[in-house]
Amino acid sequence: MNTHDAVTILACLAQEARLEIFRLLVQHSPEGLAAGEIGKRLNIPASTLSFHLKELSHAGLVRAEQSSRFIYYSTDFKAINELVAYLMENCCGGEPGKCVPPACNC
Amino acid sequence: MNTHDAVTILACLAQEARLEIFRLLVQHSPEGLAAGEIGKRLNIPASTLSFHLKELSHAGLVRAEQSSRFIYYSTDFKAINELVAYLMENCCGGEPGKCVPPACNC
DNA sequence: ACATTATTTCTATAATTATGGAAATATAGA
DNA sequence: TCTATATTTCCATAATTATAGAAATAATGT
Repeated sequence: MNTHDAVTILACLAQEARLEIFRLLVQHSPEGLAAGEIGKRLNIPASTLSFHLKELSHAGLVRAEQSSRFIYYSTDFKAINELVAYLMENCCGGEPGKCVPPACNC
Repeated sequence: MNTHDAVTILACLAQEARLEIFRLLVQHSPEGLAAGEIGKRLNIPASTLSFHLKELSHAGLVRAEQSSRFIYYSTDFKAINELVAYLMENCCGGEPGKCVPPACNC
């Protein structure tokens, strides 16, 4: 993780629609949801949703898997865990055991 | 924590200069650093630095404390801990014990 | 091949945000 | 009060990003 990657991830989540998509997928881990189902639940037009899902994929926050005509999107926890660790790096002088546990062990 | 607050915090950190300021302050918790010292270390012009420090303060990510002519900025871990918890809310069906430890106990 | 459903790409418009110099404000010591 | 140092506010310019309709692409069943 470096500054550039961290900014990419943070910028990706710093948008209402994408943040809600991400949280919805966190709550439906590890199976994920089809794109259309996400759009229905969050009331996002298909083209807008597609744009945001691509951003989330590029940032490494979600994974896409095709299954017949549906594309299932699911959370990729690696990026978010690394981001939290990066933000807290050497926290408080690097005293061990206090900081930087992973956000999720899923 | 709600979507709006989370987006504010994420957008605040989704900027190279602010991310570096935040990380520098994390590494100098809990004492903090004077504004001028931050600018010197990260090579950021005073007016630009002031703009970014204000954004970080508004988002609740840092605290400012005046001490004679210096203003010491330090990390406020409350916002970042709440943000991580919000992102991971009901992770994996809400199975307890796996997710959402605080990012830092400082 | 055709029709249906799912998703993406293209496109123009609108809105937001970062930058840093110059001037203003604040604090403290001589 | 004068001077030096620290920080902020103001401002115009530049750059980035979100939106959603229309058209294009993809997959499946008839």
